[in-house]
Amino acid sequence: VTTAVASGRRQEILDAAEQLVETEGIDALTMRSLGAAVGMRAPSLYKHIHDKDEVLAALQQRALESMGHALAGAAGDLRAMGRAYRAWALAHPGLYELTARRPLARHRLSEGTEADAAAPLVAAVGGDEHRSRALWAAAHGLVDLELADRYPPGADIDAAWDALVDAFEAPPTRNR
Amino acid sequence: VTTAVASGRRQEILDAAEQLVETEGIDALTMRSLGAAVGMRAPSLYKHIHDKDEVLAALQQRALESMGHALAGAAGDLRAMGRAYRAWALAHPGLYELTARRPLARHRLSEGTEADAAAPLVAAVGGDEHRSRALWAAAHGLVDLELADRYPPGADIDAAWDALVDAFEAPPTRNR
DNA sequence: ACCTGAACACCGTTCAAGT
DNA sequence: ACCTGAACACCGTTCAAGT
Repeated sequence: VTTAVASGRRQEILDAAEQLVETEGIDALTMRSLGAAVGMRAPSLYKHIHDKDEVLAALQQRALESMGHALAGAAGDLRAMGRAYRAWALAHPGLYELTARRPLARHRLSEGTEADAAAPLVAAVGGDEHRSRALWAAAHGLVDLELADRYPPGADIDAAWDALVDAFEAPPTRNR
Repeated sequence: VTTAVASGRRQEILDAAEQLVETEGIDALTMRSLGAAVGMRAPSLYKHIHDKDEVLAALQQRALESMGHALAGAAGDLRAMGRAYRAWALAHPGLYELTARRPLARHRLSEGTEADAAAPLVAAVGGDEHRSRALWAAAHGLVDLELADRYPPGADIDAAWDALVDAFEAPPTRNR
């Protein structure tokens, strides 16, 4: 569990793992393929990393940071943030799946990584924690269904995003 | 690909598969465990079903129907439908994951299964296809994040659902 | 017609052994 | 200190063989 002093070899392994997920998809990341990518056999990997879960957690960390930057670049404009979120996910489907569809290894993430990624969204909906959570979940749901190919053929996904942003741009009513 | 005449043994296998997913989770459904549950070895299963994907597709079909009924029972009231959706998912986490987090084997589903499940939702948002799609995705996202344990500890998930319903109960504005 | 054991090509991981 | 091959307990699936 020691994060170690960035042993060089360890970084190589994580870089190779990220590239495997990006180019071949999440299922292509096996200990044997990862070993081959860095020029060793699978058992040798365990001298540099604890287990496969640690590799996955490291990729989650990287992906959260990358996505956080993409969102921050669109800060303030809800529609632009929606587009940025969707664009990042479609550009990095493997990493998105890793980050959004697996249990977060929260104890392995650096402090604040999660909050940093969410901050621009919270600001954009006026600081309402619950509204921002609902919007975040909705964005996740739209992307998730798209990546899982769950929309009926011919569905107008752009229009669904517009409908979402429209719903959340209206002033927060409490008509309960 | 012939659906066959409900050979009895085939139903037994699907029933056992459903129970395995419900009680032990999705990873506990292996061809070997499934064989054991119906009293045969894994290879013998292939005399009754084509492959594991066919079993999963059959469970998706059953789950979609069950969830559709749950939603129909709350038809008309958006807040009640949200509660029904969430309640169904939390009561059947294994089946929910199967149905909502895996690519739909659409070609294996009975005609109309998907549309039937979605119909009450479309009606509840006044027939707007895009709004209903956004709301459906949002509900999925909220449940998905909850099941994946992705909310920060202590998050008020009820309040997030309320925020979602509030946003979609406001009249559809087009302030673009 | 139905079920079997043996086998194949995979997994993640452990461990004794080599350098 | 680092890497190896062999092995273990798993996967889904195929297939020849038994009844």
